[in-house]
Amino acid sequence: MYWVFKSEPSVFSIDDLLNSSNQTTFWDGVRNYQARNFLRDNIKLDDLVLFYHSNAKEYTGIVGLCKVVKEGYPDPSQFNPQSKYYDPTSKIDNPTWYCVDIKFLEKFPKVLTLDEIKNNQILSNMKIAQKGNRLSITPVTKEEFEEIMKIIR
DNA sequence: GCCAACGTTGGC
DNA sequence: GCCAACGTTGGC
Repeated sequence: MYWVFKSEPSVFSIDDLLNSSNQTTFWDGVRNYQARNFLRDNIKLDDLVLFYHSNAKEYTGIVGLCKVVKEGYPDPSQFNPQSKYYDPTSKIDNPTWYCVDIKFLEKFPKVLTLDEIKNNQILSNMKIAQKGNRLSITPVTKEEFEEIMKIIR
């Protein structure tokens, strides 16, 4: 399957992923139940992930491609009192929050901007193009994914 | 920096 | 179980 993962580049950008050890990171800190369910139940090994920069002024949009290298497992940050994602209500034997590991594949030569997504007939139905959408992890159809690859190449 | 839209919390 | 209040997200 295909997915969009959103991140504010000032918090974690595609370049941060590129510079991570082994170009891999765990996608932690998701604290929304719908996104949690995707992480726990639906996101599978080798699924492809479009990396989206939110809140990035003229650079807001899809910036690159990654793949899932480890399926859903309990997000360690929920048990870490030092973490800003710490959740004291979550129990080790019954974790509330999940994460996956993703690995960098490529950075697109240019940003596929939100404007371009909204103005494309195939892509304008994507969740990230909808007003008020706040879900940080959303599924992408094969058709949408292939359209994006066609535009970017 | 503003503010609309949304998800979550908590009083009742 | 309802819903007002609140905090957060994210485009602009």
